[in-house]
Amino acid sequence: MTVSITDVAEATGVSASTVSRALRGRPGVSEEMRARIVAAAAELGYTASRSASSLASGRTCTIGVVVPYVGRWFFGTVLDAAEKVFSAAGYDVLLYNLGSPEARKRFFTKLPIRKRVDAVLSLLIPDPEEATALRSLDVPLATTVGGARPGFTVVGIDDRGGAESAVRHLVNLGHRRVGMISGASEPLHWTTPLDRRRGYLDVLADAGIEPDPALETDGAYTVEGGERAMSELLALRHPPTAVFAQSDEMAMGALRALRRHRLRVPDDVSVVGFDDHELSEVIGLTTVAQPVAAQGREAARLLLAQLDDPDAGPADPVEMPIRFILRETTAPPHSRRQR
Amino acid sequence: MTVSITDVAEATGVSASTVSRALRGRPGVSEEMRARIVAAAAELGYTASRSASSLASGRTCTIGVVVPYVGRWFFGTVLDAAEKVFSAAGYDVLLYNLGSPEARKRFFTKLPIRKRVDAVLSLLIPDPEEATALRSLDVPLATTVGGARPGFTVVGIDDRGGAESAVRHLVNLGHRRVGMISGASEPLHWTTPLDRRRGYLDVLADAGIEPDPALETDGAYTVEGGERAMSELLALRHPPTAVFAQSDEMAMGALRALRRHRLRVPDDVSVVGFDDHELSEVIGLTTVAQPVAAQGREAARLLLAQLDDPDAGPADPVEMPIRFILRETTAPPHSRRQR
DNA sequence: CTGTTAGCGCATTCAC
DNA sequence: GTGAATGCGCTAACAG
Repeated sequence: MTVSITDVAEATGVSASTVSRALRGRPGVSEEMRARIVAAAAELGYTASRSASSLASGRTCTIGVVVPYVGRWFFGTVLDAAEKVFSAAGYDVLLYNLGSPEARKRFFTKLPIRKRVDAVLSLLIPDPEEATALRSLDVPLATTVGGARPGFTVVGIDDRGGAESAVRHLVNLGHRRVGMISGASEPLHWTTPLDRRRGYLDVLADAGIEPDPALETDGAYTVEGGERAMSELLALRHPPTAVFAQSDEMAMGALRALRRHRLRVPDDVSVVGFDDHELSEVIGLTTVAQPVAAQGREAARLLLAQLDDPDAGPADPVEMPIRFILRETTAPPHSRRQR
Repeated sequence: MTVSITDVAEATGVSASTVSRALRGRPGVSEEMRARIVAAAAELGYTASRSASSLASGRTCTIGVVVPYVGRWFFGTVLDAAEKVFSAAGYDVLLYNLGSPEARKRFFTKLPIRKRVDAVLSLLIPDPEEATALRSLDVPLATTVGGARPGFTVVGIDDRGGAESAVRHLVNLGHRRVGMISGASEPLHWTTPLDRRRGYLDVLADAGIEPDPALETDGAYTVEGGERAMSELLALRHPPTAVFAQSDEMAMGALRALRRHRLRVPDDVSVVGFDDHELSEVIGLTTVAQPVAAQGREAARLLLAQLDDPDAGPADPVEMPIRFILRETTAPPHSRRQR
């Protein structure tokens, strides 16, 4: 049978309230008594029922984390870092993995998270209705991707500036036909693809290059998508000499497509990614690095701070540093002929 | 203010019990009444408090998932698949990410999961004491890695056979000095590294090759570890001509080390991995593929089945198929000279 | 410092 | 088919 607080109380010869106070470290218990109670609890293998204690106290000691795809490197890494902060602070993590539109819809209409969590960290940007639903939870909210949302603490990066540095690098090398592999078609409503696209267009405009819609393809933020997108670009009458992929995973897909087409990187085509995936260095991919784990940690930290100070609103937006990393997948156009 | 079951009852003019029955689809409520109640609940935005309902019913509708590193591809992928099965069945997922020995110890001593979940899926193999702790939870248990554990439903692969196929491939190519990069030093107590090592030794024995302890290095199952391990192997007086890495991530680290040492793959050194990481195809890594997501799905499915049939014990061990995939990182030794 | 008294919000007996 | 009691295990006021 499961051991409850009264068992510990009886074993120690005190009341349940004293046991409760003692075990939670609340004041008003003599150290001697506390020690006895702790010992008895340990011996009996007692653990407080979270259901009962949250029903009584109103606090769940649980944080909800909403993720589009746990399996993807970026989200897995953010989650890993955030979970460590939460669990170190004594919170449990309730995970919601909303990859499919159905799962996502089910979640936001039924909102199974209501009354279950003390705060929510969303790794996907909710659309306006979803944001409203989350706000109706009436708990602190934070997010690590994309633009500001009222009521949310947001920890992010300068996506536009990052994209600019990547594309400017290509333009400076002399490329005039610069393709882009983005993830615009995803049903995620995050601002990341849009911001990165804006950076891309900014640099082209600066350089006096007329943007060509045919050079923008959709890679759905996956390796396979990136491969497909690159193939489309190569099928063009005038294929690009350089490609900016909005994520390293899509860039890796692009590299695969190029290899299949027997094109050399960077001699025939240059490729730049974004994120600095843990395997990008292995591959030698030029990219824009962002501090992924740090974003998860920071968002978690801010959420906990909000939890400690109940009448604090969301924290000010935090922008984490990014940096361009030159590796081996970029070179001047047709550098092959210059040898 | 938060809306409770009595609010819905008052709004409909019935008792709380009827609301409870109606909303959970239990018999004993007229369809007409049920419709009215459902409508009222929707309008008020009512969601049952999980704390209260699990306190009253004893069921939590929550599954605990224990993972060593959510950020790693293998575990993220398993988790992703399992979560989808659980949430589709109406269960929430409580995530415990136990990468560090401290987190792990904290978890198993305090067992915060007690009374919080209806079942546990462990993606790490608990050592005997930890297994005992989990069994004391008295809920169905499953795992997707490594060897059988009494009381656990296990879904896995033939690690030994997989390692054999990888190493045999190298031996058949003519390699006699075959190194191995493993993860034996990890404090994970899983049987995977041991089983894969056994496969490695079996093949060497079959081929009449004396195993050389110096050829076995530790890569800690990470890219960086693999790189370090490969460097150690290259520093040997007689470096190996081929390397079997127990995971693709370590193999990728090895590839990086080789590149830094200006050695060519597979001309100078052959490399085989294990897992078929999503980026292995991009890199052209020869490896042993295992159905990662399928293992998560299957384990989740079996756990739910056990939940449906309370007096069913753990399911019989399931062994998922693996297959050797020949790509571009392996060749006969010194093939360079044969050109 | 400690014990007593009330709920927290729901599910589950029983009556009717 | 529905309502009234009862209790799940704990926390939080309040006494003492």
